[in-house]
Amino acid sequence: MAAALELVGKGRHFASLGIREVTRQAGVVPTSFYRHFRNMDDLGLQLVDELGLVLRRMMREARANVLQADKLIDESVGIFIAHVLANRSFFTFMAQGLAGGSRAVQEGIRAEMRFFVSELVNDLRRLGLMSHLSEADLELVCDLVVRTVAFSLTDLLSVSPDDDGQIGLMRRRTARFLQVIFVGAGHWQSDGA
Amino acid sequence: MAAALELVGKGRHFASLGIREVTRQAGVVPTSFYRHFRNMDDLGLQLVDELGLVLRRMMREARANVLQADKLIDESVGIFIAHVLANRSFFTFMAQGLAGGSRAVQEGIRAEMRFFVSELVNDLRRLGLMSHLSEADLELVCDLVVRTVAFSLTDLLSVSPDDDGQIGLMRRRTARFLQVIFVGAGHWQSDGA
DNA sequence: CACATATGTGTACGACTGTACACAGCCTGA
DNA sequence: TCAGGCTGTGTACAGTCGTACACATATGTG
Repeated sequence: MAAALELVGKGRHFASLGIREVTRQAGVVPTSFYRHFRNMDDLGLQLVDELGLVLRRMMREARANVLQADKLIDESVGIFIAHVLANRSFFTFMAQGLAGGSRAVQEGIRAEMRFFVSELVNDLRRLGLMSHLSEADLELVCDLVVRTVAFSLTDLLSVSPDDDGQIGLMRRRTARFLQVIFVGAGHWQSDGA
Repeated sequence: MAAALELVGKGRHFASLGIREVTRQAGVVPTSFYRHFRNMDDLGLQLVDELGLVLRRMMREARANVLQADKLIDESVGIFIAHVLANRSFFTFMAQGLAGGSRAVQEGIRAEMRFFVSELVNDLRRLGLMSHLSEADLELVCDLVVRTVAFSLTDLLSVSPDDDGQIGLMRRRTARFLQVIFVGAGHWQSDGA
């Protein structure tokens, strides 16, 4: 699994990886592959599971660091970007799987995102934010937030990891996206939307 | 190119296609491939160019049909969905390329999206909408709109093309996303955001 | 200790891959 | 009419692919 991630991190697309290629990168003979996975799709699914762990760690850190509501957006985006940079290959795999890969991998990643949305709903409720929104509307807004952040993945991954200038730019831009969304959510249902 | 699109439409990922596979689908001998393309990346780039045409046609239709501003969102989302359904493979290719594929294909698709954003900026200005926003802020909002619609591609493409129920659901959900964004944009800078 | 289980190795095979080369038919402009 | 450029064909080759099978080694449990 680590070997597959390394290849993905080197710019290869997961869908184009072969068993021999992965085992070669892992420094292991091809037939060893079958000791752990039935095929490449199976490997992909297990990567999705590990991706879930990465995302949960990120969520935990965000919850621990976001104390006051006014810095919520900037702090969260910062933590997100830090985790993306620290787990570049994992997030590259996620971005790839969102639109491509096997049906199962795609569904797995989508499920992780749904979970993320539901957690975000809970957190906002807990912080007493957006309390004027119905459950359904809050869920809608959180979904939009998660999508927006997820999409910024593709921007973030397309720049060199040490181009701090570009990264800072994206951090600010993503934060502004979220501000627009939250302003919209703040006025939702109260002004004829 | 049509053959490659067909394979993509059948669920294959573009990055995993080979020359022989594509020529086989095209009903042509492998060596014929080189008469038209230097390699698969080259084919991908030409597909991006054609994708640009598809997107422009869609824009033209949207401009022709969106007359009054109050139906702007619903009409536009409807036209978008109709074009996605009519050119499923093209949009699948686009979704795949957004996060994967060769660097060049990815950059090409991103460029198409930037173009789309700039056109949307012009259209909103022309319609006299969001005139309270600075140029930069309007561009920000339009970018967010385009991203949101683009992301809904992945949802849309993951359901069967004739599941009208699911598609209607996504149409409404995407429209609501845009409403939240536009409400946010409407109150931008005017209420301390 | 012995034994089962997990992991890795080596060899093998047939299928498929990208690509090179020489050749054949078609269309177009002079 | 004929020369030149496109496009497609056929053959060929070396390299890679997925996978099957028998075998080796380590690890932990009775």
